[in-house]
Amino acid sequence: MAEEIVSAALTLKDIAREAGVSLATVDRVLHNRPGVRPDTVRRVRQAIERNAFQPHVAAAELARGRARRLAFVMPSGPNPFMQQIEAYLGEMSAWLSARRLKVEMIATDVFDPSVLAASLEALSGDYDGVAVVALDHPGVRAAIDDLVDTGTKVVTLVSDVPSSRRHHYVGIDNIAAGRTAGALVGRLAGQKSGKVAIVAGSQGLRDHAERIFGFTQVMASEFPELSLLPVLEGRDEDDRSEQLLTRLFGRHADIVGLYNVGAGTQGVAKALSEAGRDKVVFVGHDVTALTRRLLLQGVMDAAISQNPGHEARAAVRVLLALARGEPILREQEKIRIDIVMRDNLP
Amino acid sequence: MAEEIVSAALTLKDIAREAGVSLATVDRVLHNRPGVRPDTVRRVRQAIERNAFQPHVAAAELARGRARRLAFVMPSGPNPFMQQIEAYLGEMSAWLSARRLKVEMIATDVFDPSVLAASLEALSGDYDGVAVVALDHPGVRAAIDDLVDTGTKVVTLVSDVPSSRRHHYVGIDNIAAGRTAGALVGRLAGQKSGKVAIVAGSQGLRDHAERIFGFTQVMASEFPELSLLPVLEGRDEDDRSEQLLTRLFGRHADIVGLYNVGAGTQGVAKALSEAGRDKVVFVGHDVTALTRRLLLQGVMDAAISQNPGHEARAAVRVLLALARGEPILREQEKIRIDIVMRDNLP
DNA sequence: CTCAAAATGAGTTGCGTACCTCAAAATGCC
DNA sequence: GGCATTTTGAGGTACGCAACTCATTTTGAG
Repeated sequence: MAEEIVSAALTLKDIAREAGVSLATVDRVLHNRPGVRPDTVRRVRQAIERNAFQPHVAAAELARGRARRLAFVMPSGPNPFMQQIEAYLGEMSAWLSARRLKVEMIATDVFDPSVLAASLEALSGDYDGVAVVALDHPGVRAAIDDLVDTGTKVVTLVSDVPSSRRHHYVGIDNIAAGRTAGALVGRLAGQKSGKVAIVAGSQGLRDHAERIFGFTQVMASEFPELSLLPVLEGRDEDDRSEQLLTRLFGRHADIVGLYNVGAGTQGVAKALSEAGRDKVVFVGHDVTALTRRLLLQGVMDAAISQNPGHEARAAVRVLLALARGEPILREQEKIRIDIVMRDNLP
Repeated sequence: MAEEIVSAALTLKDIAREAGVSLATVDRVLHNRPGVRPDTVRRVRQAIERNAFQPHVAAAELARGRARRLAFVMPSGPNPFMQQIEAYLGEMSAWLSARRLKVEMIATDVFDPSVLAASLEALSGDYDGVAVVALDHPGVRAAIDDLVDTGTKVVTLVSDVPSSRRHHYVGIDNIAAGRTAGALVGRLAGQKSGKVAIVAGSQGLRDHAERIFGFTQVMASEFPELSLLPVLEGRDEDDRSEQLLTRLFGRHADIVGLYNVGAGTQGVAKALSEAGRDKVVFVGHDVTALTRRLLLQGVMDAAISQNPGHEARAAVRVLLALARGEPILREQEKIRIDIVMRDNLP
């Protein structure tokens, strides 16, 4: 058999022999346990690298006994996007239990820094990994760093805290998302000149601010014939978004494009239809039951989407890989900016 | 601890006790081995379902000893898309070896049914799973079915053979891809009326034919102001595509859109630039080094992409899940139709 | 040189399953 | 009822690693 030559699947025992030490010492090095001379550590590490040794994941998992626990810290309240993430985690339950993984959802007020920080602190030590939809705030950052210090693996989900020492961010580049929205509004509006309205939840939210930044960037540089109206802050609420927009439509007859940065989509759509502005190019975010319907009806022209299922699964996989000390498949875990139009609705 | 109540992580031993049989019998049932009375099988199955028992993946993997072998049967010759798939498999190598998986690439002439069929037959018995870029032909179908009969798990990759008994198809819905291309050309062309050109490799290829079908469908129903020119068959070759297109441009001054269904993109772009048709809306497929450049330059307006990295990984995961008898995460393995424009280039 | 501390070796156990053997029990057939 | 056949039980081994104990050796400080 030619295959046998290729690789005989080394084990820890082989590494021990190679390095001229015992199994116990290899084990100590592998798990960064104390009591090994630096020189010996080096010899063992070399043997591992020389042979490109990879511990057998299955064996390691089986041997460690206790199940791994992961926590998802998510916003409380009825947020459809977050509900989707929960739903996808539910669909994974067989996959999770076959690997003896326990995933717990922890609802909290992620918009209150102190509450969020307290929730995170409370997890300390109990979990192998934590995924958190985080607000970028010093208190939250400190809480994340504390978690990391206790050995818990932390990924930020959807919204990042780049200044923290979180191990990974699972979510999209919101500036690029805004740019994409801008390109779509500009291109789909054709050569027409006119005004473009923007509705956001709040410019204080990091992701919204970044999207607006990207959007204006593209509009300014590539679509000079379109002028931007001041950003409306709808607080992601349907009613408020509708009122603000209706008032705006009353004042401007030549609106050709509309970018809805956050939620409140229902209100935006209502304002559009009641003002009879069917021809306005309407670009928003996320594929939900609502936006799906609006796309099919032709009310919305495109949705920028970050696949929530992918985010949920990526968060789990990344936390698991981190906990196991495996490399992360960056390409796989990267969340792409999906452009969803009627004909490629997932 | 409240958690202990939730689930004590059942093992086969627990199932055996529940069903009132020995471990050996449970094992026989689990692996469909003979020598168990139907009545007993039922009792064991019930115990398994009643407790929602899931075999511990790690333990199973460790116990079976021998590594799993997967084969990827891919077109020979310099196909950038296929090279990308290979590259992504390479990036997974650490992941693969940590799970003691061996993946082999097998290059063959996938466009010759008998050659492809022979290649497939040759794999019989040696592999746990096979991913194949398949031509839809009776001989190929038979070869696939034979493989399936020997217990090998088979997925079709990129191009499907729906009439075969393959376990799964990893690739996009090409009709929907064509529809998406149509919607993009139509929308990006603005309200302008004019003609739209189509360049394909060959209408005999299933995926190309399906894309054209979807494309024409959308154009006819939604953009009546645009008229389609007859499909040019460029055989996915740069030179030929360029010549055909250049001739077409000579005859029609009012071409506003262009859909390149397959490869030969270099030639298409050249024809466009040499004819000075910068304003023609150009939509094609796949993100390669070339199309990336064309998108950035503004020559191409959008690319319909099926993430090759995702396809490679999905094929591996699906084959693995099939071999282990695990459920497939359909949502995860579904290949999405990505719309890639300059600002959301991955 | 002496002694405590640090480093290392040798060994064991257990994780949950696959796969195997052999004997014992149950069953069906004549 | 006796027999062959089928079904079942009991038990063992192996997989590769984690995690531990305990004895032994080496090291460095005084």
